[in-house]
Amino acid sequence: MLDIKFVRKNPELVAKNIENRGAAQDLDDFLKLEQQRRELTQRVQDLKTRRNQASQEVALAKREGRDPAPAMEGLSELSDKIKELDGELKGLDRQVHEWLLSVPNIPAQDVPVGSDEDDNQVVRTRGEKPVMDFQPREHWDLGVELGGLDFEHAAKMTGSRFVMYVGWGARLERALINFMLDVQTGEHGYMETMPPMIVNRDSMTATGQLPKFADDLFKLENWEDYLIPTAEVPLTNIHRGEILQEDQLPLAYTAFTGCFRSEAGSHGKDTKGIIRQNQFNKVELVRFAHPEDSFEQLELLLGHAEEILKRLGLHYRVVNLCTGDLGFGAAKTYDIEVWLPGQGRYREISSCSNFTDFQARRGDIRFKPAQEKKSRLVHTLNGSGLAVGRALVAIMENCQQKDGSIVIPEALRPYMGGMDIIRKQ
RNA sequence: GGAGAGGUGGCCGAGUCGGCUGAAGGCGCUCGCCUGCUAAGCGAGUAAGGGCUUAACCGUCCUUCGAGGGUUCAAAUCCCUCCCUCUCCGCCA
Repeated sequence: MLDIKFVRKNPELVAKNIENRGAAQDLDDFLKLEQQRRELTQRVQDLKTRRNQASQEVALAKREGRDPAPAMEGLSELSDKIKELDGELKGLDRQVHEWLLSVPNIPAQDVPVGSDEDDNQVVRTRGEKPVMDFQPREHWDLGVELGGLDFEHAAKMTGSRFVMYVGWGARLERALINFMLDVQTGEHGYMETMPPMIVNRDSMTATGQLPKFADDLFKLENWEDYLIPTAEVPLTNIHRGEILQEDQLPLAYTAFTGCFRSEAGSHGKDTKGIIRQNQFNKVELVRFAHPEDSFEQLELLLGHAEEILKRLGLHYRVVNLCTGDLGFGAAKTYDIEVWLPGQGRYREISSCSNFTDFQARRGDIRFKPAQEKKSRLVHTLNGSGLAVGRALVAIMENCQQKDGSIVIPEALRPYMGGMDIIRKQ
């Protein structure tokens, strides 16, 4: 959510941003509404001042044993008027707030301008594509043949876009989770958590999934709660409505959770394999940062995610998302794209974003500067560290051998009971 | 699911018959004083958000005592609904 004062002072910038982001809000209507709201606020406040003063006199008269009736003259009407205008004001407040909730964040200065993913800027490339003297196979092909991925039974018990990991598949998924958590907690200083995977409406609103993206979420029937699409939601909401101490920043949390996405609107995309599932596992990183250094914190966070890929020996590149590809609440986002030989292209395996004060304002997450009277909004950041299923895909496709076996990366072997190669089971 | 208790400021905790209670008292914290270290002691300050005003400080007004609604000139205090927490019993991973 943008600062209402910022919107008022920078109308042309906000209007341009709304247009660039393909949003549909009308700024002029909003500014009119906001003007009305401010005028009415002032009027109601004045009336309340009068009412409060009069009430004091009634109290005083009673205490001194005088007749309070004269002081009460006309107060009933005044109160009715206040009640009426208060109701009107509440309506305006709600409209103003709802408008603000549906406006995207302003991109950072160094975000490339562009319309879609083709305009994203490659920041760096790390590692090498594996050399293969054979036609690399896709992960679903290998996974099913080697017995680690079972789509048929998952489809029977649930439906499409679900998978059951079996044997080495399940073990490798678990190994990745433990490996990632160990690195992020042990070496990068994140506090490990296991948050709820069901959250309420306020939490979803704070991080920006609601109200605009309800279609992407699974909502529980007869409950006002939702399955989380990412642990970003519970983790960022840890400090919702709180005022932190300045010296607590930055705060860093990590969590392994399931993630649940309806994938509405992506019919026909990635229908094979486990790239796009309605349920997947992810180790998430969330940071609460001081506004002064949140962009340095983003680089740090990005490095924490990259480290996992480096240790797994996977080739990847980092891209700076352009304005057209940037998510709703993000001011700046780096995607990490891992090379998939089977598909012959790079695929997103992590997305690291600085939301500046966008989520903090929605969720009222602040800190108290040591030298100032007023509290300030923190900046929130998050990134995958990493998407576990996609890491599994990357390993399968990058470490496959001509005979169809898969060599397990060194870093994971301790987590695999010493196993170094996956063969048909 | 059954029975009961409660939700007040960073924390604990008062709030009488509704009316100078935005909220006593304590703890914590900040600043100052005192003390040859430490501890103790003394004094002052210490909720958040918003409006007006100011260069800023100050000042002033409005809102907020779990949420929403109602009664009233006036509600932390009375009434209704909801949410949450805790205790006991039952059931269960």
